[in-house]
Amino acid sequence: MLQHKEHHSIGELCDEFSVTARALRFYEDEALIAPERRGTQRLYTERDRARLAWILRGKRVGLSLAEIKELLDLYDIGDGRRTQRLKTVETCQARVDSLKRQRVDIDATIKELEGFIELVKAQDAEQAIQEK
Amino acid sequence: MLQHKEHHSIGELCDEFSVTARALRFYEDEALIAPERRGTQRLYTERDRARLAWILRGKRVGLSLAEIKELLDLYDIGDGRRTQRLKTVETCQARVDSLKRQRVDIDATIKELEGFIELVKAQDAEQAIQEK
DNA sequence: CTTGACCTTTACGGAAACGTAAAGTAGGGA
DNA sequence: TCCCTACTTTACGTTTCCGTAAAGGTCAAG
Repeated sequence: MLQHKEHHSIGELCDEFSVTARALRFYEDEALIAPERRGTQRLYTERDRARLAWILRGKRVGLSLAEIKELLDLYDIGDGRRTQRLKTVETCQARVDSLKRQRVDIDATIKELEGFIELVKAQDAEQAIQEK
Repeated sequence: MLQHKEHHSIGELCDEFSVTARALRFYEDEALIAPERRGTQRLYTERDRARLAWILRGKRVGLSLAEIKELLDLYDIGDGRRTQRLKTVETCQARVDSLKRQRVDIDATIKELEGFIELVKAQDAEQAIQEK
């Protein structure tokens, strides 16, 4: 099985995802990622890489690191007992609902901004005529 | 013309929008709203109310107060000269593009979470069978 | 062996968006 | 008149998410 590369250095991930090493170490402090070590160096596996992608996307959609951690933990535990799983499903569902509401807000904001853009463009055209 | 009510007190807006008075005063400090005064009391007009709604929605979609202020200012200025308007359109368009990308992230996150929910539910069903 | 690139930890700093305590004012009801 | 409620300002405190030195370890190249 041809893997892309078993391990990535911190610098490689920084380049790939455009984040600072400081941020990655911070995420590690906050227990969002836990790369292995070769001596003192961090070795990021594909799994860590995937988690990082998750983290960054979570951030972009407005989740706090704490919220992201909670969801990542749920992913990990996946195989707990039933009550655990029930709670997992509930938490995830709540987030999904929240994200859907957020999407409504985003759509509304886009619409409003685009409407405003058209209005300004119209004003512009009007002035262009008057200046003829 | 039957208006809903010419002026609102700070408490009324707090109740209506579920924000604290502290927040509203903060927005005022940051020049996002500028309610009139009757003596020392703040009087919020319908316009202020609309702006507040805008602010809160902006927040929900992840805009910073500074970004929100910039957009609100653009709304106000609407009637500047051409270069002004050009910049206005550009800024708004940039925000629209950013929001659209954000929506893509949201959709991806929703999809992933929903997939995970299904997976957990499936695990749950499996265990239910084994426990028979 | 020294240089340079890349990595490490520790720790203080800082913006954003308010919370919260303190202390005072304004107006209406009993 | 007294009191209660809603409002006010001032100002320091808090949380989140890192930035930014400071001070040094590691390892390959020259």
